Amino acid sequence: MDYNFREIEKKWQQQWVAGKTYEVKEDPSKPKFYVLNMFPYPSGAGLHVGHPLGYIASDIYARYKRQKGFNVLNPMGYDAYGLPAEQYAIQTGQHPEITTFENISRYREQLDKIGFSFDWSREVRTCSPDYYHWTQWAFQLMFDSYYDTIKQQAQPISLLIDHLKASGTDGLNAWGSEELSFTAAEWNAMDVKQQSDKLMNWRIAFLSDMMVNWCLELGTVLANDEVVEGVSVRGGYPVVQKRMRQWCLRVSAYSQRLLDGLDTIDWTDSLKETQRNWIGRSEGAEVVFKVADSDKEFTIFTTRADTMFGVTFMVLAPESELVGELTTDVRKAEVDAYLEQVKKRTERERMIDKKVTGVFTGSYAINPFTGEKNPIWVSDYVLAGYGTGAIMAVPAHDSRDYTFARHFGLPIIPLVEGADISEESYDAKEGIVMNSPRPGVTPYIDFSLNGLSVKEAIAATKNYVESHGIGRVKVNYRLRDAIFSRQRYWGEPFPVYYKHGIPTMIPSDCLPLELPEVDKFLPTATGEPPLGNATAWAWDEVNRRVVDNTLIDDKTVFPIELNTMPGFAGSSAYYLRYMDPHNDKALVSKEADNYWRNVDLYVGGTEHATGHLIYSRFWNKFLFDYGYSVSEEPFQKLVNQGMIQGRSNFVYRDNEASKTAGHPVFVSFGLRKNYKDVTPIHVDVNIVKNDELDLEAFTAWRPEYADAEFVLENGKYICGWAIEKMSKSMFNVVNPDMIVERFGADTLRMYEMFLGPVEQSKPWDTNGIDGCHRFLRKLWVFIFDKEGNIRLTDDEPSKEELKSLHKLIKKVSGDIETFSYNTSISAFMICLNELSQLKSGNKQVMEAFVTLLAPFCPHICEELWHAFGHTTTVVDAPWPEWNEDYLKEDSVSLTVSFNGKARFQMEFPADADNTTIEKAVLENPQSAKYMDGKQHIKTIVVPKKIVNIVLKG
RNA sequence: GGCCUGAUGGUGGAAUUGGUAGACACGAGGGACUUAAAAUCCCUUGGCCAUAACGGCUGUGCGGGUUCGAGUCCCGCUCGGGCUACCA
Repeated sequence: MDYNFREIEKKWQQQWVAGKTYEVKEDPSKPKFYVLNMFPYPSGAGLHVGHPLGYIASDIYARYKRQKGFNVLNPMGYDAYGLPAEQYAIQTGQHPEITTFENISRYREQLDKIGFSFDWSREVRTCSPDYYHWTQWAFQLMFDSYYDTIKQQAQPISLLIDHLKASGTDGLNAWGSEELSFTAAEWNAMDVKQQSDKLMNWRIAFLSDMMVNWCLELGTVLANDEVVEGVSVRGGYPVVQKRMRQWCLRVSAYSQRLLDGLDTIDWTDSLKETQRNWIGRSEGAEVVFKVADSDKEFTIFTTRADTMFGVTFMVLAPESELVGELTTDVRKAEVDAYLEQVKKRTERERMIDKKVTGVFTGSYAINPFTGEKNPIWVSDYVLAGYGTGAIMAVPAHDSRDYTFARHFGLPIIPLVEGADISEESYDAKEGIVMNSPRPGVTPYIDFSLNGLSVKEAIAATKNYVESHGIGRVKVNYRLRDAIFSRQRYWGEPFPVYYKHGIPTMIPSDCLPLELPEVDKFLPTATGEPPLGNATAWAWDEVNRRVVDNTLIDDKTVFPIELNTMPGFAGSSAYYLRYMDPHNDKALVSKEADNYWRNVDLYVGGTEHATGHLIYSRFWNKFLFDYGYSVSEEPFQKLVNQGMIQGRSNFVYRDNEASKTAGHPVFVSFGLRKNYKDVTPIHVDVNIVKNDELDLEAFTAWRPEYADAEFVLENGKYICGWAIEKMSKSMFNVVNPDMIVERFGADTLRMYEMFLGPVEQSKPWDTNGIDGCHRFLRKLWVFIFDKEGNIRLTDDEPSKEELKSLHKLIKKVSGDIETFSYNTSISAFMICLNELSQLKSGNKQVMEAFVTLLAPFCPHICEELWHAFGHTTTVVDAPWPEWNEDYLKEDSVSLTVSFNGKARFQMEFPADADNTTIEKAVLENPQSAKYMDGKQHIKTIVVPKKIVNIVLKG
């Protein structure tokens, strides 16, 4: 009886569904373990062989944990909102929901064939109203919250309102967009609209006019992580800065907690480092500069407070409001022209040609340390969004200031002894400070930094600034608030309507607010987002429901928000929803949340480092502040699976010969150097085996190759190859369905893991898969004879068998914990070989073997497990423990050294003590060669196979 | 420019964390079985030299160093991959 994987896999997949094998419930009698994969966006292309890599790795871990006695939650779902479906809808008029659902069923079909232990009863889809109900709910909660900077947590906005009523902004501890100052009386005198506008300064979900990344081609704004190098991540279209009124989330308020939390979680250092850089904490000082001949003043932020004496000019960001205030009438025309010019340049253009530009405002700022008047310039190298949008320029010690100063001929004052600034600035925070103040200059203030180290000078200056009321110590974060509006159709609608221009929340008991139908998915003629095309998109306050737009009367019926939420909205709390996916009263019940707590193992790509993985942590911390999530960090351990690259094959067309012959002529890889005009052409990897081209399949592949001619080497056409991204255009896409069909899911699972470490990127090469498939066939014939009877004995296992088995248990148990699945699989192969050498198959040993293999190859193991007479599923077979007694080595190998030089090796029984070893070494004939009678032996026993014996004179 | 990674046979990758480098698998070559193919099994397989036979030299991107001993640790480079970028 052969190993019929098709039949076996189909049978058990059906049985697992019928027996609800993978459905889990909260069970307080068992420890929980929550395994999660980053849920996929179901794209139209379906899965290629690289996609399931992470799912297989986590599935193995989930199954292993289950066999170890844990109650394992291993859910799967879909991140269903996204641009491709919408773009497709724009082109074809096909509703994105239809495309999305089609893609989902295709994904599901492909996933099902691989034999995952997902609990599909918990599936979530971000585009389903039952699901986005809770996305909208969280948004409303954020709208009704502010961040208390003393308590370091979110609080109900009502507390803040009470404070404003009683004492205005005095003593207010709230993280705001800007520092506002008004009295209780002023607050109480404001009308509802004014109060609403003011509150936006503190709400965690807030409306703000801000500079946003606007992408014209996509017709929407984008978050910072969706823009790389000035172009959109999706599509690569140019992005420009534009001021727009947008919903935002006050992620910045959580900067410090997001930073601190990294120390409590088990992620790779590189990923933590990426997040730390993204959050970008920098400690510095804010210093107030007075404007000369004016009562105006402004604040700058610097991390180099020690360089106060080297300031020679000031620079404002073009977008800064200060520009208007500080520009003198004489300079106005020139400044305006400059601002106009800056506006025209896209972010991308600014990056490509880094030409130095700027303009003088006509005003001067008084340096509070030197009393000198420094000209105030405007330049686009200063960013409006960071710090205060204004800087003090110290050209000697900042490379950007240096370039600017050189370009405009501004003075440069060196402040560090021995620093050479003739060619470039000296940016290092090292050295001894000088010129602070400069010798011979009448002191403006009684303060000197000369002779201090730069680090001491920074501290001393901060101290001075704070104690003299010139400024204050300040921590700045690079992390910015997330722009939460998208001018798209296919996303969660905001549960907000506008009552006389005041954003008002739709009552929470009326949620979810469902996405309306539209006849066109493009922006409206007036440039409104696609939801502007909806005919029924107004809120009736009295009847508490969505009604037709024509009924808008601004008395009881009002327009609803036209933007939708971005992709990260739905993916930010989905791990909580999996805990209790069908709950229509809450995002997650207290019971479920308390049991499952957070994700123990999260598997996904590093590309989400500064997007999803920041937003989720923020979202979870926010919910944690209200007790809706019981863990401050959502993902305890994170494993980043590497990409699977494609291995492309090439044929080489001899252009000259092709021209002469009138049909294509291809030369084999090894001969291509002999021809001068040869073009490599991608060829479908599925018609190439071990780099040898299947000529028949090739001529049938493309009509233009039907009459192709080949120049062969050794009777074969050999293809060249290269490692590239797996993509259709390179003809190197390998479909998992095809692999499952030819080799079975167990072989696919095994081979994907055998390719190399999970975290590492590696190329896919279908040719190597035979080794894994052979292993499973060998296992099969080791257990069954030709008639299909088990040919194992029931005897007590031999010492050798036990040693082999326990070596395997130890190796696999350790490897799974560290995700070293590739070496585990080698260990299985070695063990099976050893057992085959021993001839007699032993049932007891093979049962344990199958138990260990089950997480990797569940189908064949389930079949074997039942063949051994078990009636329960192998999924619950207890994980075996190893016994060190079986593993003891008989002998140890020692390297013997005389006078510090290694001389020879000796074998000893494993339990030999030092005395025995010394004696044996002395008596060894080889030792005599190195001894002159005066020397003695010192033994150093190390807990290794190899022991040093050093002989000293 | 900054941060993070990595570099080991023809290929994917091992190496108990300082202890016999190249496990395991693919590919390749040779052989057995077979009418033939497939499948299966056996041998060889880093390089160079040697061979009837034992064996020898060399070798983990490059150059130094520490050590009885370095793929592994330290210093200095070269090249590749990823992320990020006027963040004051």
